[in-house]
Amino acid sequence: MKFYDHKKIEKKWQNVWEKSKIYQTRKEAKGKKFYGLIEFPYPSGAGLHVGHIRSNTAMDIISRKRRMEGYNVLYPIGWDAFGLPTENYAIKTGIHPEKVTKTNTDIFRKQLKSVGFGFDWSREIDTSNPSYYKWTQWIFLQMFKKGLAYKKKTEINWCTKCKIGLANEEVVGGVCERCGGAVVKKEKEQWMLAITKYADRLDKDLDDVDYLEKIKLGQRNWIGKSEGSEIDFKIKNSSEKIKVFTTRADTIFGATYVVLAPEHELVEILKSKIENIKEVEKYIKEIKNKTDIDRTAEDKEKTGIELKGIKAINPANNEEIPVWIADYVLVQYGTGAVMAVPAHDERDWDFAKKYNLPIKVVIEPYFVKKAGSDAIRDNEPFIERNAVVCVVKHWQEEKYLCLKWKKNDWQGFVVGGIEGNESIISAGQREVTEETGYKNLKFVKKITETIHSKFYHEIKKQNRFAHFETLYFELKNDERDEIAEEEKNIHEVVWVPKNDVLSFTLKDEDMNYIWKRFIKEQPYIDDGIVGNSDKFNGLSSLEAQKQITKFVGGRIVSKYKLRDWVFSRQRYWGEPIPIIHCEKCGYVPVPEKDLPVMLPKVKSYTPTDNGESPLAAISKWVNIKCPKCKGSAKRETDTMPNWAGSSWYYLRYVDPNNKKEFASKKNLKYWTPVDWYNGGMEHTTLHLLYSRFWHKFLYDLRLVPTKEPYQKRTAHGMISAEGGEKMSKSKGNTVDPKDIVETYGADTLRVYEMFIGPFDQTVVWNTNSIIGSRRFLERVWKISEKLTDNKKGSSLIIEQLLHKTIKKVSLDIESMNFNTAISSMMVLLNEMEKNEINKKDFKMFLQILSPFAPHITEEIWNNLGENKSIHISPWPKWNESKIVDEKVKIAVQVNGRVRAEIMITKDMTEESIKEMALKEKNVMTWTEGKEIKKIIYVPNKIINIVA
RNA sequence: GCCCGAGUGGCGGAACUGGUAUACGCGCACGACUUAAAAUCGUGUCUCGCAAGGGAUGUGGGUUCGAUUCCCACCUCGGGCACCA
Repeated sequence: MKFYDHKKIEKKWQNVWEKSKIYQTRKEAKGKKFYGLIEFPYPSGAGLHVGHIRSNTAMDIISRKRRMEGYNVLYPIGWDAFGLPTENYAIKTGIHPEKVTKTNTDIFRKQLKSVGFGFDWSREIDTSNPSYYKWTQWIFLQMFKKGLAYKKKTEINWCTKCKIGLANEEVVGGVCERCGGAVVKKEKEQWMLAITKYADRLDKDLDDVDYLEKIKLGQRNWIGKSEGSEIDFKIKNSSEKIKVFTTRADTIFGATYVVLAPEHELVEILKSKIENIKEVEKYIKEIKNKTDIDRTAEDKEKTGIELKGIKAINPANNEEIPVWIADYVLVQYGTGAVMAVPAHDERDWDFAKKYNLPIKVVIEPYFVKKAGSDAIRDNEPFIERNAVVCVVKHWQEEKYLCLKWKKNDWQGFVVGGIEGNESIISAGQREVTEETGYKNLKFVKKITETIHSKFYHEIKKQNRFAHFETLYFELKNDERDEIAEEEKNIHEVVWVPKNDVLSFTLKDEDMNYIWKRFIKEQPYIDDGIVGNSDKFNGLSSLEAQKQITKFVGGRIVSKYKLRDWVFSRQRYWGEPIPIIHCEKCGYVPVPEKDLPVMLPKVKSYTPTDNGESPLAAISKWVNIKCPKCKGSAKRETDTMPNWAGSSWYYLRYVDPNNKKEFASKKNLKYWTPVDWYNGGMEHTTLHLLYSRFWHKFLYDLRLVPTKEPYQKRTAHGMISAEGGEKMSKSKGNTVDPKDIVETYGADTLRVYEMFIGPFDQTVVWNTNSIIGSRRFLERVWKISEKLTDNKKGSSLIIEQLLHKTIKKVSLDIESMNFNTAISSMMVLLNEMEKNEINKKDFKMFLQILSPFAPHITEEIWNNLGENKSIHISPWPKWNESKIVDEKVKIAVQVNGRVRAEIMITKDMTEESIKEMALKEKNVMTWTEGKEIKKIIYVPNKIINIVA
């Protein structure tokens, strides 16, 4: 046989496949189907990189397996062609973006084909093609008609470098996600999409889809659903009210002031009543001039100013409280106003400390022991006790008095009950003296509010519900009484250095909390028991939230972090927004028969300095007759963001050439939802959320048959450069797949990229390791020469291992553990080299390898006399009975250490296996003179003798 | 600060629901073939120890006959969010 000439083989089969169209989807919408999707690439000038290959190969393998399993497979590809890099390149070179796109997609197509992906090329789409973006515009118009697309003058994020408005999602850390340029606030009329109307469903319907948990979590965090109460605070001597949103209505009695966002409309309304209006206006102006970077700077101190002369009335207790405006309250979230409860909120706490505002405690910490020896016992009554916890400082050193209990593993500060009419201070003093002997205590302060704790008292053998006062004493000297014998038996007195106290009290949540509060003054922000709140005292936080909201006439509502989507771009290379501005009729949609609104040819693509799109300069295109009144009107000159085309592309694939609809009902019904969508984690909050939103909108119009676009979503890890840093053209550390394909072949590249490491994790590219994958394929090539005839069976070892491998590879592909699938095939190959294997069995091996290495397997398959393609042959099935081992080697442990190995057969009883183990020479040495207490046998794995 | 994820040989990594840690690959060493080198094939390769044995899965503790796997605390790295009331 000839040597393995990858160039010849790969070229040959790529041509054959193209002619025979084996990867084309079956036309008739019948039978079981599989729709596998990858994120279509942005055809940048940099060309395809190794990261694309990784994710494309993964879905290629899955699709190929499905095809062999008899599914009608749709694995399509296209181009996410609109976007900034192409436009910027056009500005620089003067070459039309359309031409740039054409050049780039040609390169991408050629590259993708050279790697042997099984795409259905007859369904290729391009978002910048008018036949495609006609439907992007059409969907936008449906949104406009339903009021979901609206124009709004907003403060937008303006990138000073790209000269475009950015969606919130595109601002990362206060700078432009794309270019890293400074982002400032700018007032601009922008088209918006009301994604927030779908916030609740976008959150809830995640329950019904099979996405990786971390993807769901990412989406949920981004949507940021939060349930709470809306409560009105009346303003004294005014008919106006301040509506606040809070998730902690249980703390309302502790609300000592109200804060509005600086942009809050009430400031303007109440202007005449604000005594210090000049300073207030000055403050607001300062805030507005700040960039996002300043506003989000890390340890930025909160600022604010009181609205003098304005008082709000706390609806819970009718107290008059001051009203402030401050930069830590965001106008976009909730109601743009908060009730400040400094005792139970970190931000309010910081602010109150800075401006000397009152702090009122209304929630008392509450701990329940749920684990450990002092965990509460179910079904036993609680005995209530008032008690003290005493933190006592050493008379000289930085050490604190602690007790180590002898009967259990509890350790902490001095704790004891309050007796009769005793004051808490004398109770504390008495307990310290009784338990430790120390006498001369100076009371300094209470450390916290009352702490409530439920636990099991191990000495008294009862459930306790204790209410602790926490006291801080300093010892004046070492004078000490004799400790009673009884106390001595219970615990040991220990002086713990300040830095070690935390680890000493670690096991006990209450002690731990007291200490933390002792060393650092801070608010208690968790749930607890309500106090200081009239008739609500004693309720749990949760219960109080409901009751108090009702009591003050509030409403339970949900709020979301998600904002509406800024959909306008003042750029050329995007879909024109199909709207006409008529002075008489307002915003008029372009009639559907006039779609698509084509991008006009322009000479210069540079955005204008006043922030208008380059389209605005083409008066011939802009000026138009109003379709309604026929009067003079102007076209919208903003274009759509490049998230638009990718929000529905998976729908177009099912019917890419349809001229009447974006896709036919019949095809949609058969093909959607996408069965499996793989893509990058970086798209979970942008593309994935946007497309789910569009899909749900189309579903509401009965235009698509499913609620969700993607049934299953997984994510790949990235490939970083050899130093571990990101691959980038500027760093010059990119790897061009083309070079690898030439030197080692597409099959080697594919196998290597799947073998490199766990698919969902970031991996480091290592060109030196590729040789391993190449050697593997070369050995596969060579071994096909030594196959025995089918009349002779393969050796038993091979037969068993083959079936094990078929099983492992089949399952590993499903769970995307491609690296272990390949390693198991390597193991099989190693054995095949040493043992007899016949053609029939070897062909099964070729079949399971074929999704990974489609060319070489096809060539060998063909050489072995097969006429039809391996890629449409049926996926091999493993035979479970062939996998079962007749004989197994198991380990024999003595006290958890391996001391011997024994061979057992399938039919041996547990008893005989144990007997056999005990007779092993080395086992006998280790068990000699010892009593055998227990023998644990785990079938086919291990036997452990405890002696 | 908060939320995810990960720490295993020289390197990439494997280990099913707790059951013989280090599969598979790279690299390295030695050997065969060769005038020689490359390629290929074979053998070896966590570590201490002559051996019997012992020690190692980021660190410290816990549960268990048995822990890379479960629990607690901490450290380091990667990613996401960042005043969201």
